[in-house]
Amino acid sequence: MVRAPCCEKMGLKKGPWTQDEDQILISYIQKHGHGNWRALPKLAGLLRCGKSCRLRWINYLKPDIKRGNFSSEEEEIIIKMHELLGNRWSAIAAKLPGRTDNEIKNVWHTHLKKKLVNSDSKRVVSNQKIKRSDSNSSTLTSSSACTSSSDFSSFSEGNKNMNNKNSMIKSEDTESEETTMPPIDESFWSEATVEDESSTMMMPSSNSWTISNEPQFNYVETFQQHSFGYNGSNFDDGMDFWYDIFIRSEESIELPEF
DNA sequence: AACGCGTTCAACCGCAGAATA
DNA sequence: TTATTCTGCGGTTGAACGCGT
Repeated sequence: MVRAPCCEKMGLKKGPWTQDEDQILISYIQKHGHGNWRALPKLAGLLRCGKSCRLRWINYLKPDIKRGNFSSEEEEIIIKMHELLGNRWSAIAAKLPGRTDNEIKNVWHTHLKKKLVNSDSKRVVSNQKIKRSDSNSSTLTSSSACTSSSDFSSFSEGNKNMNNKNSMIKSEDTESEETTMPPIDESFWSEATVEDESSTMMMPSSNSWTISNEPQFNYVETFQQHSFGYNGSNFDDGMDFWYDIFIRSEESIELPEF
């Protein structure tokens, strides 16, 4: 099926919205609700396509939209949720009332990504110093899982669609170190839902993992371990669960000794 | 003042999945 | 069951802006 491009019809306006257009859209939706977005512009008397109206409303005109700079708490949440979910902006936005996916996406690309790159590059330098002074770190592939933001993003990208369903997550920019993950049981990818309150956490035995031991990335380790072992829950079903773990309870999680 | 360059962010595009006929 | 339409999402674009020279 091939659909005609959204604004192919001649005469439909594109580009920035004027105050008048905003006002028309607001008052129409306040009176009638948005209903069918495609029909809305015609009914409201706007020379816009429905898609454009919807976007304008959702990202800018909706009364509960929060404008202004992001607080450090919000940024922290975005960073952690992005580690967890990758570029699933709408899922991240769901955790930040009043913020839109578009806004979060913009903030990520303009501020937070750079922020992480900067802090990671500092961290890499300090890790190198530590390694030189610690010859016993060898068996654990420290720094491999997530020592840079690019590692974070590759990890997250993998999570996004879980395209690489099997076994190996590999850091690309480390020279000789790698992180291996245990094979994932196919049942993990099933559409199963949490059946009842008694669903339990199944922790993998710690010796089956080769994983970073860097404290600053404990939450990533925890995610990997818990997510692959959370009995009976698919990824989205567990969202609130993970949110609680990462955002609220991070400090209280005990990781196994490696 | 003028220019070039980098950054920001609103808006667009195309796709995929859900809903409906 | 199939075809079509609608909605939501993530990636990308480009105008506006700020800053340095």
